Amino acid sequence: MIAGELRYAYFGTGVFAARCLELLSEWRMPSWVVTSPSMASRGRNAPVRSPVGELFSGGGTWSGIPLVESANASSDEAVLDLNKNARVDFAFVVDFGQFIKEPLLNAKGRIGCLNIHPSRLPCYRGAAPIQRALMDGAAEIGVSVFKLGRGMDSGPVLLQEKLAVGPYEDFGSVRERAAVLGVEAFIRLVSKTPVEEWSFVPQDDALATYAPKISSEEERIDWSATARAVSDRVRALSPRPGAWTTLKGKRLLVLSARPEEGAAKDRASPGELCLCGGNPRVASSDGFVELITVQPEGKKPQPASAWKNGLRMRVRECLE
RNA sequence: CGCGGGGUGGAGCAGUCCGGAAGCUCGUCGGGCUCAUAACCCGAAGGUCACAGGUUCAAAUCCUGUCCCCGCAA
Repeated sequence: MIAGELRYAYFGTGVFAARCLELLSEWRMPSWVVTSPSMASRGRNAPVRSPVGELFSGGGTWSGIPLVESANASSDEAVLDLNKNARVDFAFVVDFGQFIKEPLLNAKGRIGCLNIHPSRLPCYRGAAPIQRALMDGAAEIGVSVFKLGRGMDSGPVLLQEKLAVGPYEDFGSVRERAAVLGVEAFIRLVSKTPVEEWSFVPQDDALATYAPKISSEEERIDWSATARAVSDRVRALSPRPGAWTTLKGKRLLVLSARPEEGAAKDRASPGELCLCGGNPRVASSDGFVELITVQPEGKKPQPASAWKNGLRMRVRECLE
């Protein structure tokens, strides 16, 4: 029996986690927060905090909330200390990047650890559900709130929502909408239904599919794929980390691209760059892909047309 | 002190090694040609070459220091 206002701890690291936390905090502030530690940074610049840690940099309402940066939360003394002494009714573990083990996983007297996962479980379990779904060209994804169990993303589901995805929508946009949808659904539930009446529905493991983290090689564009596949990959990885290709040995991130409308008029081999007209176009196996936003190595993102203007190119070039 | 790229009119870039009058592709504004145009032609505006010192008759360019942006790797 949970008495009084629900209190929760929050474990999260990435952008999705930060956004969900931000939205949850409009409902209620977390009692304490754990995030993965700052990642090594470039050169002599100051270390970069995780997106969740970054929320605390602004101060404001966050300044009073305990924050622990830990690479191994389940055995970190500061975390265990909070877990023991700062009472909460449940924990959210969202986009955290670490497995949660005992004693955090099933602390007694608690509801458990809830996860907001941007897929319709049991599909796309794992680290990169939205990206994988977009790469697969999915027209609809979902958001699930479930209780952490033993296997990865395999616990019983508390609620689930569907989310239609636009044909040119990118990862960043879907992620944002998924966070809003998931958190709003949770808040709706928690404000209508007493905790005792929450029902958790087991997943059907036989139907499970997996969405593992995306490797650097998978971020590379294969121009011999179809125009649709190329653009799906581009939007699945935009705005970060970005799909990439190379021109004359230098890396070029492609942040926005579309399959060209209509039938291909010109013949070109995959990867060939065509600079006539407005935006530059690149040949794929079945037509051209129009580049819309690109980011050359060492530069900022820029409109592909601007990139084209700066290219001093007379001969035909190929992206690889 | 992980490796590396970059800061040049509003945008994207050349020029820097080998100091010697600010250039290219666009954009903007004006004019022309067109039934018409994002096409073409003519013209114009717009830059303390990131900042600060130094060398020099002369610095975007060479030397020293600083600030800022970004890719890779983690």
